[in-house]
Amino acid sequence: MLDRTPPQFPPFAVTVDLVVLAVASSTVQVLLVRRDTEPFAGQWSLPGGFVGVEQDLEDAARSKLEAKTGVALARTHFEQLATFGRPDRDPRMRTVSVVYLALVAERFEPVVAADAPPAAWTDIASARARSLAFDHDEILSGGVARLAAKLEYTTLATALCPPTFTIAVLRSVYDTVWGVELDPANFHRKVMATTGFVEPTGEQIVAGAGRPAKLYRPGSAELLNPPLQRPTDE
Amino acid sequence: MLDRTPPQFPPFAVTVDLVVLAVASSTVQVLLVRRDTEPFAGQWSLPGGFVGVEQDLEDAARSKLEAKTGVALARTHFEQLATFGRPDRDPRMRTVSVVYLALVAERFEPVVAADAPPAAWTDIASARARSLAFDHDEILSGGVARLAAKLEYTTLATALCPPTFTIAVLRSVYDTVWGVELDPANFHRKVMATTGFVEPTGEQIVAGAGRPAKLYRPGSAELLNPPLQRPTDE
DNA sequence: GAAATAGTGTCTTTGAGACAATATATG
DNA sequence: CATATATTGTCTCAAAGACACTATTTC
Repeated sequence: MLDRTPPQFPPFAVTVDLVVLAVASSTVQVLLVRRDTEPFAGQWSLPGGFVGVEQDLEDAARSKLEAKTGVALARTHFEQLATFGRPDRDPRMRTVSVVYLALVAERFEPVVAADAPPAAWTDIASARARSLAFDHDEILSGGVARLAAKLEYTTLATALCPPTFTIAVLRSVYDTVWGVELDPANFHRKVMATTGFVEPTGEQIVAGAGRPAKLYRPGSAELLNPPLQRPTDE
Repeated sequence: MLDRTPPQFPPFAVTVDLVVLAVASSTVQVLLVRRDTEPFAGQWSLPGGFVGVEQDLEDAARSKLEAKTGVALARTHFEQLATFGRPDRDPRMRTVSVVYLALVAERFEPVVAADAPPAAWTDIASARARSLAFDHDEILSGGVARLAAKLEYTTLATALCPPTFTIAVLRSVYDTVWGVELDPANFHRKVMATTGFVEPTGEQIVAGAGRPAKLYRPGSAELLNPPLQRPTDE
């Protein structure tokens, strides 16, 4: 019975797309690639591509990121964001895109292979101003919203920091993603009170002006309990 | 340029599967169907099926639920849960399943069409005891976890209550999903303090023993601010 | 009246937020 | 010393949780 003819089913194309986010210069930055083929040739889009027949979805997403950008993914947070499959989202064929959210510590320089389309970091305000290919504007918004929400109750902000960082750097991640200015004193105390959020390296930063700050690395905790409250903007 | 031949891509089967949850008899219940064809014939699985070529994903999920169970979906909460696509998850072919979470107010009696496989409500403990077809055990766990998490910061618990309900009924949803016993007094105050969580109907319940409780219907708010804290079990 | 459930009052503790004060660097 | 940033102290307010108490019904 097992080797009988499979039932009829409509064939779909399945792709993975990536929302790769970093924080730099007080902006949230997203990695975009310029399309060199139709549809949407010349427009910017999220990196992605077709999934192989024997390829796992997350593996596919990871390898797209590596292939298109040459980045080492050691310190990259990866999670599934959502799946987009409106029948008209790709004019060529029926396509379902499984989207992954990746958070990287630093803006690595995208390695542009000779035959690959150019990739570039763009702050999200500019990314929204250009309109992206397919339904990628909507996908990008979803990715940024997910990040903002998760900063409240997870330690993910450390994934957007260099391997070692000061509390001020960690705070700047929150300030940038949330578009607020958290109180440095209260933020410091809150982070210190949450066991496993960060752990001290014993080092200090080489400092410009002001008292030098201690350096920390990410702790073992993944969830913040109690969460870090996002200020309500009224 | 737009009408040129589409590039080669591996054909996938795309399905939608449903985690349909209700609360009854102090248990979380899930709607399961018994498979009558291979693979996994005779085992229980989540309801679902193939997506049509021109069908939107969520539309497909809704119509599967209607077709398989004959339920009116007016008061049903629907949201995308996650997508599962391990290459070996379906022995017949490469299949990607987009899973939706549905929350229903009451256990409607599943309408079993003459040619349709039988469907039945099962409490999640029993569902986990039987092992479900495909990777549906894992999917079910994900759905229940999503529900438990969302009760904290959304008003979704009202979607699991009848059209009008008492505060005690609403509390029993929290108690059941979280596996705790919240303090009736504090819960009452908390719900009342959150504008838009519930609104009074002016009616009272016909009561068994004890002081009759006021009846409420769901309010307009979707988010709880501040959230309802889930007790930490230490 | 006894029992049961609904709903209110009150006290304690925890944590968020405002902001003053102290610490340690540079120029 | 002036300035800048880091870090700590202190006070106030909001909300969670424990639990005593009151309200309104059935038996």
